[in-house]
Amino acid sequence: MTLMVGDVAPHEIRQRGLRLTPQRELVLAAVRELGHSTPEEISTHVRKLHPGINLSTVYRNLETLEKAGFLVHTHLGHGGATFHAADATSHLHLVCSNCGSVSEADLAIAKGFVEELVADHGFQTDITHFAIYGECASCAKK
Amino acid sequence: MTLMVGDVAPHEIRQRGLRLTPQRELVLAAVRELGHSTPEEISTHVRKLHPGINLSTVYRNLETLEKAGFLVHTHLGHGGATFHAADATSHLHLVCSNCGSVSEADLAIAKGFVEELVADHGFQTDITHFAIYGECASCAKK
DNA sequence: CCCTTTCCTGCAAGCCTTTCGCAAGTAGCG
DNA sequence: CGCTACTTGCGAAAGGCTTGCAGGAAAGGG
Repeated sequence: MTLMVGDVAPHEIRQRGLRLTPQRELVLAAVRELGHSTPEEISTHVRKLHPGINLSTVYRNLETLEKAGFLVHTHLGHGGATFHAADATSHLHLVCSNCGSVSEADLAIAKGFVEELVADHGFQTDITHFAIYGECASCAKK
Repeated sequence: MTLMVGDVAPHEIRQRGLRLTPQRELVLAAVRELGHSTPEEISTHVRKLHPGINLSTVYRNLETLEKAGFLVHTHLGHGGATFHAADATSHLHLVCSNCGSVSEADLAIAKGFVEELVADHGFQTDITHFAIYGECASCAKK
């Protein structure tokens, strides 16, 4: 099977000890293209190019690609995880409890907080893993 | 049906416009007693006193009690929510990605961070709603 | 104290997301 | 070209939560 998959360089997958399959390339390309996205969205996107790909294959590749360091997942809401490329600038996710919108904030804003957690609790924080929950500016206005 | 349910004052439920049922009292009492707990744990605990209570009744009461302001829920891990009493001192949850332990941190530690989010993004944060994720002191040591 | 209304409960079915076992397929390597 | 181990597709299933429905009971008025 041969498929064009845009901007995923085949060797970068092999370099990390993974086999290069069209499905794997497509999943990685989809996440890079979509930014934050759920497994369902990724599957839908991938199926446009390759209708036969199975949902469980998407899940398995997300897991594999995450272990290999290509992807990370974050919890933005009450449901499942969302994935994005590991090399994207990492950032905080601000999720509005009212309208559900997701905005991003610079990691630097949490620097002091993260340092305090280390100092006081010895806790090495990955502040990006769970969303920050609250009410966004436009909802707070009303 | 009449059941002793310990320290839940019947009128506090009625005062907020809810009917007082044994199931509802038991759910509220269970959450107060257990502290952080999942619907499943709450159900198990409640069934010790009242074996006939249905899981869906637990879910419905958790929802109702949360709307009425008795409870709040938080996301501690990759799965479902955990509930605790709304009048418990609110605190941050530090979840270890390695060992899964949950520790608590004072809300004051996040004060500066929360203020920055308001100042820079107009975002009113509920920092307690999602856990803070990272590696705990004892796991980091190894 | 009884009646009526509205809310609540138990039960069973169902939905959704994620995982698993298995047999067939294929990437990578010699 | 042929082997071996890793991957895929498929169907089934697990886990967690929600919903429809019919019967039951808490409140409140008579």
